[in-house]
Amino acid sequence: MSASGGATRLKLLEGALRTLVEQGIAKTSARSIATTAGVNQALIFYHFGSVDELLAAACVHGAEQRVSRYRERLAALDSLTELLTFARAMHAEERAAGQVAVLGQLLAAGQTAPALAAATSAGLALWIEELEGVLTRLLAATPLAAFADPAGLARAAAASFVGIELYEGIDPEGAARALDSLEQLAVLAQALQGLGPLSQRAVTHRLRRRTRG
Amino acid sequence: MSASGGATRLKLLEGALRTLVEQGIAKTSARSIATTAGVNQALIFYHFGSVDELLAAACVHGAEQRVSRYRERLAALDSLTELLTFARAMHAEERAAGQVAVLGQLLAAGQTAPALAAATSAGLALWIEELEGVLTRLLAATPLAAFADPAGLARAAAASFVGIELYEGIDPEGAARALDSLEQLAVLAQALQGLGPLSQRAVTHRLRRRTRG
DNA sequence: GTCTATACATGGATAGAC
DNA sequence: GTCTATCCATGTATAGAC
Repeated sequence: MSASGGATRLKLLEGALRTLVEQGIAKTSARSIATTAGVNQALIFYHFGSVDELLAAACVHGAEQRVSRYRERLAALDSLTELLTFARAMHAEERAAGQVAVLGQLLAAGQTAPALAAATSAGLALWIEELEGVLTRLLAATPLAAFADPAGLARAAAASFVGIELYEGIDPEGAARALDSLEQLAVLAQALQGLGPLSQRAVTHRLRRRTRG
Repeated sequence: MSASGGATRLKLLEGALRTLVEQGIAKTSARSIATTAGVNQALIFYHFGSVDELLAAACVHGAEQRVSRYRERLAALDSLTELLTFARAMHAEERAAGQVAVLGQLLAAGQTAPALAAATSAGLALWIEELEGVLTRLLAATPLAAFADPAGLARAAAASFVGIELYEGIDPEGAARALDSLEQLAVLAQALQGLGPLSQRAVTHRLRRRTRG
């Protein structure tokens, strides 16, 4: 890959992401991407073979870029409460950058395009992996540790995150209200962590019994 | 609207939904819808003016159909635990019917098409409205009643539901794991409801303090 | 209300010159 | 590796006959 070739590839990857954000999957085409990227349309097929393959590569490229951005900050978190506060800040950043929107567009497209499905799954997996690590660490300090599945929760959270982001695109006020309500629920986690030993044991006991039932 | 005219309109509405499910928004066009519906392509423009207007009408039409299907069953629920169990059953039914997939496709398309955004918001609102009513009723019996916002939670749940459904389309195993983990969290609600009065009061007290902080 | 035919735009993809 | 030119499929939308 020559220097200029690498540059064009990169322009196309970034152009594909920007086009998905600005015009949506429905209007993302070889021509629209090429225009956004400022390169010749035929180069998409030279470098990536097809539009879908470019989108697939762009998805993973974008996810890598964004996830690495948060790695350090996630490692510094000390409680579920902090994680929830951080999630809202991250949401705002990702909304501005448009990366979650990209996942939403590709998630929709992937429903009926296997090649895109695989790439989107890989992109989302990068987020999930990161989140799973943090959840494993933070849940250990709560009564939830006994029965919660960090891997499952990380997947649920990531998918929900994308869903809420898509919702925000069509109803910003509703999405804000949704996020507020989740933040309020955070006090539940806080309360569980802050309970006196006796009450906490009662809760834990109760939780244990229920999981066996 | 004549009888046959109404019949064609209906064929187009149902055809639009089926096309969205089977081919995704990217391959949903006047021609593909007309083929699915078994009617002439030009009739889309006669009855709805444009493809997007047909999609908008179909979204609301589909949501009305599906939501009314659950109204009675939702009214019969007696606890948050039951609601969560029911949610999983509903998820399976909607996945089979493809209605949540439709919302996902239109949610993605709506990000950059204001007319579709409005219709999708209206369709989703039907689900939210129903859910909000149930949540308001069921949360009243828990310590969460003091600070939880049913309207916000209903919005968060609906959006998350769509997100997880989209995720299921690209990673069925991951989605199953996500849903399992949420079901396990349901024991938390169960535990809160089943706590003895003393412990429950401790939790409630704790929660109250946190919301004021 | 429905059909055929058609105009015209956009999109995927390739050939071949440079 | 990049550009121009082009082929052909698909898509939106309309006109006009029935």
